[in-house]
Amino acid sequence: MKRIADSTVRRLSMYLRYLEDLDANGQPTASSDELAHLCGTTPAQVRKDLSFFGSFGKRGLGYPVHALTAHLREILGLGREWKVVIVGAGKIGAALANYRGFFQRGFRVVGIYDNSPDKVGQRWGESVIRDTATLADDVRHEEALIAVVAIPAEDAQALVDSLVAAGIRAILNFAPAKVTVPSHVSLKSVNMAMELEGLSFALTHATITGTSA
Amino acid sequence: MKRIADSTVRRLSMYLRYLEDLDANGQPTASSDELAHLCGTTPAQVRKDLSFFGSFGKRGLGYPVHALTAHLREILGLGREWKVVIVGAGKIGAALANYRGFFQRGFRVVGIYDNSPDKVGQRWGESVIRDTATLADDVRHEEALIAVVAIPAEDAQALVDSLVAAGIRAILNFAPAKVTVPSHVSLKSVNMAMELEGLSFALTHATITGTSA
DNA sequence: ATACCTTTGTGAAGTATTTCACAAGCAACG
DNA sequence: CGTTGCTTGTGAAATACTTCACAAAGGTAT
Repeated sequence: MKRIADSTVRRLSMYLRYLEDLDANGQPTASSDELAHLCGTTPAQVRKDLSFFGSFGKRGLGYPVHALTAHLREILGLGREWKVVIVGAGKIGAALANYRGFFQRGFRVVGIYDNSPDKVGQRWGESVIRDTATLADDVRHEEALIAVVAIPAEDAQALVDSLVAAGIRAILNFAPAKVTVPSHVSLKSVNMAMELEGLSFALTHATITGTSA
Repeated sequence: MKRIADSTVRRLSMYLRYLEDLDANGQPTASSDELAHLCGTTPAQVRKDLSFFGSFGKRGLGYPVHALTAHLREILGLGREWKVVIVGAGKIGAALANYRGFFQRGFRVVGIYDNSPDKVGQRWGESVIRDTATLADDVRHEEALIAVVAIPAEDAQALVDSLVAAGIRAILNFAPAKVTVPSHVSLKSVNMAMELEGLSFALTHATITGTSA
């Protein structure tokens, strides 16, 4: 089986979002052309992306919206519940804990952690912030597989190491630090400073760079 | 002049981060090999990335840390101050407003906006949250060029349109919605749900996907 | 049943990006 | 001042990703 590019997975995620809208509106089918327009890509790209995983469309008609939605959910692994721990009860942790979109897509937050005594014990919605000291045990016990890390850069690597030791399999890192994980663990990092620097570069070299999505 | 890939710019940003550390430690030079290890890429990649912009190293020695740091700042457009407005005084807006990293790199927040009467007038650090109604005028008057948008998805496109009309040149969008801008405006979107779905995919197809940085 | 219109699925072609590999340059040392 | 050891800068090769273009269906109308 061929390797799937990261950019492809991103687009699948986007297709899913728009297909859900179309489905909610009761639209029965959508062509690659329509999806491409919605997602800002090309029809050929849409077809190629989907064809990696099967033959979902009907020639002359397009793709059946409802069925394709279900297929994409399955492909993206959203057909099950993923237990997620959030580490770091700062502003970003709070933004994520509040975000309803996660829950709707099968990501269930099973714990929020912080190491500040001020925060531990505070109530956030349905959760109570727990002490980071208990994190590793909880991860093992709950069998949580995904962690969101939103703590200061200097603590990030040590924390990630302990998460990995506790059996975490995927990490979404918001700490502005490079962290490394063994190859059986997936890692994505979001670094806001880096994004802004990308914009600064684009503004500075306005004639060189094109527009990005 | 050749087009610079988005991925290249990202790496430049990363090189800069590590070079600053090395510089702070007083290390005089760094080889492409050392930088590559720090940044999780390859020496050839480092050399090719830098060589787009000039010939900064000395053969046999490596790159002069301090001078290269300055060059990269210049290349990324960080040699000047960029005025930034933050729209949306929710958790993400707060996280960004607090983030010292921005200020250090020449991004100055000149205003934080929200349309909720509860929030308008609140004091956040040195700023007072202003009403979104005054945003366009302020952008024009301050000549702010960069906006960070962290508001609900359904309001995003309309707000972005008004920012563009007011003269904004670059937008960092955290709203989980697709927004479009004219080609003279740069746009980057960060979508947390999409990132998590990428992890879900990787976990589900563990054997197909490699590790991402 | 046939002709016609539409849209998929997919090799092949085209671009873009990364990696290789090596000549050329610089420093240090005897 | 030549030799040695190291590291850059860069064409060329390899790989990855996107776009093209068209045969093969599916539907509809007559």
